[in-house]
Amino acid sequence: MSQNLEKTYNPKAIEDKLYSEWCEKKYFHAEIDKSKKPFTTVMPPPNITGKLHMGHALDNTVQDILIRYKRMQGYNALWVPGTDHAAISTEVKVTNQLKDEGIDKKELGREKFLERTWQWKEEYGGTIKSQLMKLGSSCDWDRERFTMDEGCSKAVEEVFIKLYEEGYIYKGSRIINWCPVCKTSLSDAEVEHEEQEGHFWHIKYPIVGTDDYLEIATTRPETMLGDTAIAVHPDDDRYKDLVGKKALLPLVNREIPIVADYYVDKEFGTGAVKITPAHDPNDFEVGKRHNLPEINVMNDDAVINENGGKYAGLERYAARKQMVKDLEEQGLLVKIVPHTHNVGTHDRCRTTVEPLVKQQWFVKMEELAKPAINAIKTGELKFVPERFDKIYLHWLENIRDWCISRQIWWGHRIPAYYCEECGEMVVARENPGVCPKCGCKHMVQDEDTLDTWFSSALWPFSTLGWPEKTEDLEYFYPTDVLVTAYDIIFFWVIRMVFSGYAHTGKSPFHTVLIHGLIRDSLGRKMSKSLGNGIDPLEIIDQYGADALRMTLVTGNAPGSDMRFYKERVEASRNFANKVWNASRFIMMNLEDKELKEPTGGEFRPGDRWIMSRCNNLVKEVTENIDKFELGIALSKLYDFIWDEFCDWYIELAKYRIYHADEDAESANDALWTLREVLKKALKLLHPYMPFVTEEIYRNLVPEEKSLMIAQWPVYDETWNFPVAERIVDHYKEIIRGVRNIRAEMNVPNSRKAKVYVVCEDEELCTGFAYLRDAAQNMAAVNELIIQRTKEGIADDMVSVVVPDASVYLPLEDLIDFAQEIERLDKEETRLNKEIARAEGMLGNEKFVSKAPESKVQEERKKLEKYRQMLAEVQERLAGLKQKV
RNA sequence: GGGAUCUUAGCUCAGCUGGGAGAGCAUCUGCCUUACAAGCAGAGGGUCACAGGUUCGAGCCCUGUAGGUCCCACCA
Repeated sequence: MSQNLEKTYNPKAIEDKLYSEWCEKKYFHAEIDKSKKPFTTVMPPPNITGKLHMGHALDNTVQDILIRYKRMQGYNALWVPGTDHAAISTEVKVTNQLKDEGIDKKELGREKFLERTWQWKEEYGGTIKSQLMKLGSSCDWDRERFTMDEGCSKAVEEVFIKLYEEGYIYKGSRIINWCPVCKTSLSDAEVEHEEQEGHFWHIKYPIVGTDDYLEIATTRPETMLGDTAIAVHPDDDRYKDLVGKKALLPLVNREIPIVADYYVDKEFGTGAVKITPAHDPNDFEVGKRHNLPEINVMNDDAVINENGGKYAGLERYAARKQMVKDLEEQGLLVKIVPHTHNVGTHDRCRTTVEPLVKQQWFVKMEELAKPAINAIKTGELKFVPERFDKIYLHWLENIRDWCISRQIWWGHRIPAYYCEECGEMVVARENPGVCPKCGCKHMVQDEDTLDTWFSSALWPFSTLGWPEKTEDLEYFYPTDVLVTAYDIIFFWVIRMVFSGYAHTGKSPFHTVLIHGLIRDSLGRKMSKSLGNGIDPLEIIDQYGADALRMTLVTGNAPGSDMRFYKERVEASRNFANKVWNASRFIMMNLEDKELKEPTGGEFRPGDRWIMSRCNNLVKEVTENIDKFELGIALSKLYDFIWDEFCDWYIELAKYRIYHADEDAESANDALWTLREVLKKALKLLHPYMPFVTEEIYRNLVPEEKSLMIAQWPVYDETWNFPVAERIVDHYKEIIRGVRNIRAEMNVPNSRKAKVYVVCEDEELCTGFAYLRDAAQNMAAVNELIIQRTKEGIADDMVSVVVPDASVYLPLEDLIDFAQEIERLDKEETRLNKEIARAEGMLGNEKFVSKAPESKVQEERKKLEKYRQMLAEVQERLAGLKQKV
C-alpha cells in the first residue's frame, strides 16, 4: 500500500475518485435522527446563469469547512445546496441568445420564451453544480433545490397571499426605479449609486406678469418637460414675494405655480428648485404635499413621449441636447457649471435608472422590520464579525417599502387576477375563472413576476418543505449558520431574517458569518470588464482543490477582503505536498508492523512532547473554529505539522526507527507516536483539505472506512506533559546552537563533530540522554556527550550558551580566537541588554506591586537565567583572551 | 453629509480578552542528509502611519491628524 504513494502529491489522480465515493456512500446525506443534534446551513444559491468564480469558491469552502467539522464532531450535519433562477440576469441572457438567432422575445411570446428559458436552465444550470463538486463541497445533493421548483414556488405563492391578506403587500402607483434597457422596475437595493461628472444647467424661468425671471439649476434639463411647479424655501427672503405667483415653463409654455417647501435648501444652487413629480423621488413627495399633477414625459425605453411636445420621439439624452440648444437660442440658458453628482444605475446592466411613477406591487416594511431589528438587540441573531450589526441595523431602521414586481417573464408570476370587464382584482392561488364582482368569465392573471430576492428570502425554510409542516422543517429548522459575503446583506440576509420571523416566528439562523471579497493581486475587484478574474477551476486543475481551499482561508480574517495570486496557491500546494510526504515517510516505515501502545516508563520525552503539543493543538484548533477563526486555526495546524511535527519530531524519531535492531521498543514507540499524531493532525486538517487527508488516512488506517466520518479529536488533560515539553524545548536550543555554529564557521555536513553538553539540571540531563542519538541526523553530530561539569572542556573549543546548558564543539583546527571572542562579545552585549531590561522592570516598584504575581515571577526567572548565561559567557571570554 | 475599515519586514497579510514583534513569498549563505529541491539548515530585514492620552506596561484601549478602501444618504 504505502509503496504505491507517489513521491509528489498528485491531486488529479484522487480528487474525483474520492468525491464520487463520498457521494455513493451517502456521507453528505443527512437523515433525521433525533438522537443527534442537527447542524444546518443553507447554501447561498448561485445563479443558474453563473459559472463558479472565486467568490463562490470562498463562500463554499468556508461552509464546507464548518459542515465537515460539525459532522466529525458528531452533529447531524446538513448542508442544503441549490440554485437561484436569477430573474433579470437570466432573462437578459436568454433574450440576447434569442437576439443572436434573430428571434425577438416579444414575437416569440411569453410561453415559448419560458419554455426556452427552462431549456436553458437545464443546459447551463448544472454547470455550477459540477463545479461545486470539484471544490469538494460536502452538501446533500439529494436535497438540492431550485428557487423555481414546485416546493419553492408554492412557498412564494403562500407568502404572497398571506402578506396580501394581512395587508403587508399592496399595489400602488408610486415612484420607482426604472431600468429603460431591461424595461422593468427595480428595488432600491438593486440601484447602485455611481459618481459621475455632470453639469449644472442654469435656466431662466420667466415669472408670469412680470419681466423678471427665476434662475433654476438642474442636472437633468430634459425632465423640465414634466415640471409642474417651482419650489423655494419658505423663509428665503429672496423669493418670499414670489410664492403663490406663477412661472412660465420654458420650451413648453405651461404656467406652473411657485410653492414654498422646507425640502428646498436655501444655500444650494440658486435656492429655487424645479419640481418634476413624475421623474424624481423628492419631487414626487413635494408634489404630493402640494397636490401637483404628475406628468410623465417618458416611455419605458426613456424616449420622450407625447407629453414632451416637439421633443417626443427623442431619446432622453438626445432630448437634453436639443433642449439645451433651444434654451440657449431663446436666451434662457444662463450658464453651464461642471458638477459631479451621484447617478443611480441598474446593478445588472449599468444603465442609468430613470425614476418613474408606475403601478407596482410593494411590501410594507416598517412592521416586518421590527422583529429583525430586535433579533440583533436580543442576541438571537449574531453577525461575525460584529461590526456588520450596524450596517444591518442602519438599513433596517431606514427601510422603505420593497418594490417586488418586475416587468419580466422569468420568475414567479404574481398570483393576482383581474376582471377584464370591471377591473376587479382577486389575489388567489389559482384563477377564480369568474369575476366575483360582475360575474363575467374574463379573469386574467397579472403580467408581472416577482423580484428574484422574494423567493430567496424564503430559502432557509422553503428548502426544508415550508409551508408544509414537514419533519425536516421540524428537525433542521431554524438553521444554524449562514455564510455569505458582505455585499449581499441588504439583498438577502435582511430579507431572510424578516421573512423568517414573519412566516416561521423565528430567525432562520443564529449566526451570519460574513466574509470579504476576493480581489486580484493589485487589490482590484475581479470583473469581466477588467478581465482580471481567476477561474477557480483552472486553479484546481493546476494545484488541486485542497490548495485552492487552503489559499482562500489562509490569513483571512472574517469580513475582510483578500488578494489572490498564484504564489499563495503554490505555498498551499507545497503544504499539501509536505503532508503527503511526511505521511509517506511514516507509512514506509510502518509497513505492516504491529505496534503496541507505549507504556508510561518507556515513553520517551520526544514522544511525550509531540503528544502534548498535539493535544494542545486539538484544543486550540477546536476553540478557534468554534469562534469562526478559520484562518487562525489553519495557521496553527500549518505550524504544528510543518515545524513541530515534520522538522522536529520526525527528525527526532529517525535514529530510533533506523536502529530498530538495537532497540525495538524505542522504534515501536516512535512509530506508534508518529502514527497517532499523524492521525490526529489529519483529522484536524480534514475540513480544510479533505482530499489529501482522506487519501492518506485510507492508507494509514485501512480498517476505517473514511476520514470524513471519523471522530473529531478531543482534548485530554492527561496528555499534557510539561516536563517533556521543557526537555525538548531545551534540546531544540542545543541543536539550534550547534547548527548555528556550524553554519557560521562553514563546517560542511560531511564533517561530523563531537558535541559536549554541560548541564547541571538533573531532569534535563535525563531527558537529553534519550534524545542524544537524534543529534546525529539533526546537526551532523557523531557523538553527543552530556555531562554535569566542565571537566575535559578545553578553551579552544567553540561554544554556545543556551539557557540551563552550555554546548562545546572541539573544532580546534577551525577555530579563530579573534572571531570567537567577537562572537561572544556580541552575545555578552545582548545578554547585558536583556538583564538591564529585566532589572529595570523589577526595579520599578509599581510594576512589582501592580502587575500580576505570575508576571513578576516570570521576569525574575528570566533575569536569573540571563545572569547565569552571562556568567558562562564571561568565563569563556576570560579563558579565550588569555590564549590570544 | 453619515458610517465602517485599513495603515505592522521589499511584497501580501496574521497578531485572540494590553505582558519581550510573526508567517508566506522575495533576498543572501550553505546543503541532492535514504519523506519531501514543491525540500533542509542558517542569515539579513520592522521608532507596528503620525501626535497626544489612559496604564506598572500599548501594535492592541481612548482622542485627534494624515492618507487609502468601502458602504450608506433625496442636496436639485
